[in-house]
Amino acid sequence: MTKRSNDYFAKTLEKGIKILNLFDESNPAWSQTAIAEKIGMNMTSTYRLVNTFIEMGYLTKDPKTKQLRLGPMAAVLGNKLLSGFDVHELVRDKIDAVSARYQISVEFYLFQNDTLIQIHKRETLNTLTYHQDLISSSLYYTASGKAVLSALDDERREELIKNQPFTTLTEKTITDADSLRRDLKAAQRRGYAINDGEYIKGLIAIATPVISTGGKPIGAVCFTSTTLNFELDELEKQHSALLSALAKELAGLIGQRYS
Amino acid sequence: MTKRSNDYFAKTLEKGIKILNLFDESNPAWSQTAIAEKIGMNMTSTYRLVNTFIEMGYLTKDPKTKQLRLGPMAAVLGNKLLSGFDVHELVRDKIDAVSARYQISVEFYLFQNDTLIQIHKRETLNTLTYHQDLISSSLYYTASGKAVLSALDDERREELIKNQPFTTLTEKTITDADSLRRDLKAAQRRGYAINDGEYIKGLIAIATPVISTGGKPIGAVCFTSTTLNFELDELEKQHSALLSALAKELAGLIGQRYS
DNA sequence: GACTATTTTTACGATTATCGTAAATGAATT
DNA sequence: AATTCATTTACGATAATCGTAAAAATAGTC
Repeated sequence: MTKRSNDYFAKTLEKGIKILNLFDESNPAWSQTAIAEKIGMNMTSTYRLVNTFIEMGYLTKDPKTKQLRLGPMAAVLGNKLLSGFDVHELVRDKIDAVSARYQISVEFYLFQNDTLIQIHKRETLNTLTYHQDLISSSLYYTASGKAVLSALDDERREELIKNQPFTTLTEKTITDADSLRRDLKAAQRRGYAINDGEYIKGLIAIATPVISTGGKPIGAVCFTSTTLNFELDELEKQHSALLSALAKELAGLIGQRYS
Repeated sequence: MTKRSNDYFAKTLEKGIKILNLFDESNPAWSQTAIAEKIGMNMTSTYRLVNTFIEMGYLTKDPKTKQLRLGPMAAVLGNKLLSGFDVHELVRDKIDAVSARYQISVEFYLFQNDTLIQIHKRETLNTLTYHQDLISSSLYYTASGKAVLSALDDERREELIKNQPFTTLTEKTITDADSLRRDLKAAQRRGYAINDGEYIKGLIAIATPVISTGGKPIGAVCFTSTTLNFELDELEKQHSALLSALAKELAGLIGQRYS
């Protein structure tokens, strides 16, 4: 009965971290059952993990309502994680400089576990803004997502294309695999991907992959604007060269750490 | 052999969280052995937990040096934890208002797991400042620590006094249990604890416990200054009433969440 | 470049922590 | 009081983690 635990991977830890991740500004309080449902875990395990967090001070439970909230230790850990993550600092200055100099909103993402993670975002003053999750595994409706897809090898790209939900967000959203494939081909020719109101009406963007020393896409930089300020072709003409240059610089800074 | 796992407490999760907590601004990179030593864990367990974090994107490993650093997911979680922890907002305004109005530096701590955790700190402009860890389990050399100790019941207080390291920090640091006991008695009479350069030369402070609805100390508020600006007795005369009032207000805001 | 010391990774049996059912307790509503 | 829903506890079966030990990779020395 040599049922070897096939991997060096601690599932209990994974589940615990998933629980912590549920809490943020817009979801500061959870019930135990809501957590169990969301993570897909039975009540006993949920109880044990939640209880562990409570005893450690990462969660607090309202004695009456049983609502769970982040505890003080969570704030401490949050501090550490943010200040200890130092790609941030390396990259931030460069991005801020470009944003200030050329009056353009810039976003920088890392690509990890088939997921785009927003690392830094600098907006120009006095412009419309929009909310976006810091993490997204949907790649078909953003310039950055398409930039990364366009730089993957064929096999990986097809794998990810298959997993896109292709939900319609605006009248311009790409809603099928073939259209996406065409769009990605065009991005490869150009050297950058574009977004023409596919995510939010009026929001336009150009994005290019950041390539590791090993030749793989490890992230993306993105310039965003609105059709109130620019037409898409203006944005392309004026800034696409700058975008590529910035991507190369960022690759130089982090290209071997995230190879 | 009913060796019941005595508690609903996930040790694996605890260890994992301890690992994450090692990383911060001043310690951004760790080797696996250093982690194992620091936590007091065998290599295999360390390897499994670290590997779990790597696969989840919370840590990255330099392929050459094997140095471990926080990964992008850590930054995302850090964001969530900080923004999702909302005692912060409840309390911050009150503290900022007092600090601005009376031109005094204010610190607020929660007391959890025998540990003081800095929740908020507002300094007056143009004054000397100092660095302090966000978490401390040493209570004998700060006004806030002594404030909390003074409000504990006798048994708990003795327990904690026994665990103080009594390291000498300045010529005024309290270095033995009996002196501390006398100091705490005085604090109880006064209603607040004082710090007269016991931590840093020239740094003075008064602090008072924040008491939960259940009557237990759940934190402390502290006014700090330097002997360049005030003498300690001036600080006491001018501000001790304000300090107590603030502590009561804060207790009203959070007194039942952290009961 | 061979040798040693150190660190990381893998293998696997022994141990024990976690899972998950089920029942008990508690809180809220009618 | 009865019903419902959520949380907490008990406990046996299961599967994950521990921890020794050996292999592999890396760094340091001569």
